[in-house]
Amino acid sequence: MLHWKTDTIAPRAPPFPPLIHPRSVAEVSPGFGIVSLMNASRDFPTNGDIFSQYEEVNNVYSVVSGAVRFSRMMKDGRRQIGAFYFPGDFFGLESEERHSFSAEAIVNSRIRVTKRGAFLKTVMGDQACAHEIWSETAAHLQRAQRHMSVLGRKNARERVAAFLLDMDARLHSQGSIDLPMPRRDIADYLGLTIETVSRIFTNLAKSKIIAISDVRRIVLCNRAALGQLSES
Amino acid sequence: MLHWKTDTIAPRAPPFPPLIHPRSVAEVSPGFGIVSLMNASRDFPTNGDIFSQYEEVNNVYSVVSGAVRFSRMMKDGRRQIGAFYFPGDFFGLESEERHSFSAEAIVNSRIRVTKRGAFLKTVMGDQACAHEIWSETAAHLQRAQRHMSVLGRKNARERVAAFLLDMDARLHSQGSIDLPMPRRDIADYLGLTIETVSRIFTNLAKSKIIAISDVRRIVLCNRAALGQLSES
DNA sequence: CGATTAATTGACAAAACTCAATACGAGTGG
DNA sequence: CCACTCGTATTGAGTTTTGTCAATTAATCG
Repeated sequence: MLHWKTDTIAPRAPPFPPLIHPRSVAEVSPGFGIVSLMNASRDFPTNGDIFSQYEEVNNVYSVVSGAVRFSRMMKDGRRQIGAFYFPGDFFGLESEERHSFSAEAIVNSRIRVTKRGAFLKTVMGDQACAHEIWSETAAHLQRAQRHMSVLGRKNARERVAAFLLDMDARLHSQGSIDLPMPRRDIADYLGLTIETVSRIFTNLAKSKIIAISDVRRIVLCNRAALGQLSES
Repeated sequence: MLHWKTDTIAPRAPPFPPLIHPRSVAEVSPGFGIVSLMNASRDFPTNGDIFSQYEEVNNVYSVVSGAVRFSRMMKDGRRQIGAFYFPGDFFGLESEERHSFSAEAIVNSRIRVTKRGAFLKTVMGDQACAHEIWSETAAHLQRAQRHMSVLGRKNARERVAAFLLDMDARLHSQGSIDLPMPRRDIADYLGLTIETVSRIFTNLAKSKIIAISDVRRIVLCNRAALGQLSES
């Protein structure tokens, strides 16, 4: 029984107990000073819209608990997920006037929300904060660029391997990874179909590289093999 | 006869006449204040390394003339090009200590180079500059995220269409696009093989959507059709 | 418990890749 | 100026990978 499966629609109900990792609130408002400027927080239900494509950029966000997908839809319904955000991650700050991606809660999530204007003004006034916000954006950029290599040049097995290792690192898993997202999200993140993702999962399990203890709970049995696969 | 084909090996020879677009030097040092802080410039020959993957981040760069590819190589030789940079573009400023991509001149190019440390200190001290540098990074991020949709969710024809429209816009082409890069670079940017890129070019030409007046010179005959194809 | 959604599995089709051959273009030397 | 070479691009034939469609199983939730 994966806890966050239990509460699906209850709006604004504090997730109980949600994706909160064993780190202090100070760490969740990540080591930095910037997030402490963001004091209003809101709860979003599973699949709740945080902002959507084409909407005006009004706020900046930071994940307190839960998980967020950052995605873009094509006219014919094809969807690309550009990133996943987890507790401590900061998102939604863009230089353009309108969002080019939308953000949705994957599970019940608590999100800190701050007015963009006030945030930018405050942040840019302070040299350390300005550097920090830039550096955060640069890190997002680097992550995006790395993901381009996955999408452009890796086969299905390598993509899934890279995904699992990334989730393992980012979700602070102990022993097993509790994936908050459904197969469709994984597929849309990796540029594959759900069927292919599913087949690769089964295939990796057959090769004893992973074990699927629950559909959403994965154990990495052979990290070396995964590393080999995802090697860039 | 595409001019930049004529000078291939002469190192540090000023390109004559290279990819310089009809805008003033002030514009090339883009409207902003930041680039004016970068006053040393260097000429790189075709295929010259500007910096490479795993190298320390020492400088920041801006293209004066020519064209640059920003790429990452996998152990087995597969390569992903993350971006192309053209006159006025700013690149190489990263938050990490080491580059995760390398940058090479595609044709003889003149590049402004500035020490990273000095640059960051100066820039972060000034509020307007700090905002500008952040906003530039955010724009790169947005471009990368958009490209992820291309790599993850578009078929070969759609990728090439999107590429041509992008080059058309960025190279300030009048009538026809002079592509500075070979087919291999296009393939590695779009996550395809050179054969597929070549076939799609021929195919688009047969459909009268483009005309290939020279291997590297493309005329867009039907932008509407290209837009339709690349629509996201 | 039954309805509904999510995930898996299989058979087949399609898109893109691989390998190989050929054509083209630019530069070189006779 | 022409033949020759070398790198780049195109084209074709056949294979591979992944996608599509359909059926089945599993999980979730009222």
